[in-house]
Amino acid sequence: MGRPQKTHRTRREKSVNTRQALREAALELIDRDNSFDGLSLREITREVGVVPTTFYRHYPDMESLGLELVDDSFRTLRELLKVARQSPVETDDRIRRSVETFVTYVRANRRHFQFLARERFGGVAAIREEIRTEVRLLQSELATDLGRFPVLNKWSTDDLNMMAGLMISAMIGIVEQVLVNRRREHDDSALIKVAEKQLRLILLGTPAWRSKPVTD
Amino acid sequence: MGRPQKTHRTRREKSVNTRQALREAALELIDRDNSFDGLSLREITREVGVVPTTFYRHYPDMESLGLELVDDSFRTLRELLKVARQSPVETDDRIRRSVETFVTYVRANRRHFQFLARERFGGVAAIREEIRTEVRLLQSELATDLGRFPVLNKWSTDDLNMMAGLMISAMIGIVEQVLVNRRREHDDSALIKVAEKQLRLILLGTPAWRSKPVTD
DNA sequence: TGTACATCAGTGAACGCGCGTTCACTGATGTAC
DNA sequence: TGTACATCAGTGAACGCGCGTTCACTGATGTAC
Repeated sequence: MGRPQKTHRTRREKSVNTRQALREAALELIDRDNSFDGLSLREITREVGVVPTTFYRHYPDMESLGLELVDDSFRTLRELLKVARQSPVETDDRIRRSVETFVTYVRANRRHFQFLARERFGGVAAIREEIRTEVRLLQSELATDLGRFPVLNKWSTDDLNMMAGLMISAMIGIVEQVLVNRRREHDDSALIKVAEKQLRLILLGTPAWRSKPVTD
Repeated sequence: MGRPQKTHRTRREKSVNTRQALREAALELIDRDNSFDGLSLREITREVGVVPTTFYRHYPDMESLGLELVDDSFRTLRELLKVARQSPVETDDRIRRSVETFVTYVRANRRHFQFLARERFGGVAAIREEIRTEVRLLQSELATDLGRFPVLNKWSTDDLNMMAGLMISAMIGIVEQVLVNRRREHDDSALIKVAEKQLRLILLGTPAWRSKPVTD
């Protein structure tokens, strides 16, 4: 009423909101039941409460929306990892706390992770490839990070990548477990303990590494 | 012509074949492009070369067919593992050879694994749950097997399960890599080396296990 | 500040299409006598 | 061995439905003067 600057932008804001609402409706519907390529344009617009043709004002087709969902999902994940990377290094229970943070984060963003898990091998090739590219990127970043640790700074790039791949496989396994139970209040402590142990077991192997494998 | 016993059964055989052909067509179409719930009954019957209504002579709905595909996929996998379990124990390069066998097997049965990978988080709840149940079963069997090794026979059931879970996560990661490259003649040797190293790294950690984690 | 014009998000009718499912049918095979 | 009947996999027409996409439209907001 008395806010000219705000009402000034109402129309544009609404359009931005619709665009975002379309993505959120897609996430919601995927989480609720379907896979992305079992999802119809009309379902999405119906969920948002606009007419089907409005969809085309924002995306040329479903695939574009899907690719943007991949970007959304990884953008937030990258932010988490960036913060984690900058946090004070090497407290005693660093592993435990990292796992806790990660699991909490997955639960807070379950629809994004649900989407990634479902579409990583889903029916739309372009989306699969985009996800795969991002995961590979994450893996090589993790490999670089690992190389900075004293125990690992003599390792070859290949071996660092191998270890990063194993850690990511383990974490994907954990993500899957988190997703199985959809309740937000679910007690994840058992899950966190197992994940922590798995990472610890991997790390325990590192001092002994190359004692034998280096010969073949 | 001169084989009465065989022509005797032609009709029945044909029906068995159609039933199987429906499942194979579904696998083929899923491998080619779609996810299961983006797949239509008509596509499947079209692929087989029968009229859509024929489908109902064999399955009440698509979900039943999907569940049978899960059974098919795990039945063959179980057979592989059974053979592996009975094979002569403890040769020096046991890990390497197990990984080789496994990767070769995944390639030979890629459509089944493609199906499992795609539907493990796919849009059909009943199928997801069936797959999850089977994987959990596999994990507990592996945990039992692990407990028979000298290094591990003092481990708690929880810890054996933790380790089995980690190994399965690693192998699922490997399966995914195999599936990315669809060519049957693809050279998997690099992949096999990485998988072997990952398992070796896990095993290297086992002697040191419990030196510290047991206290918390 | 006021007016005239451009932009563009959202509308609603309409289209042709492939879908799952029903139904009554056909005709080959299996079974009883 | 021959005949009469039951079974049942596969057929083909028909149905109503939700789909993606087109089109000309409306009307609020932003911009130029």
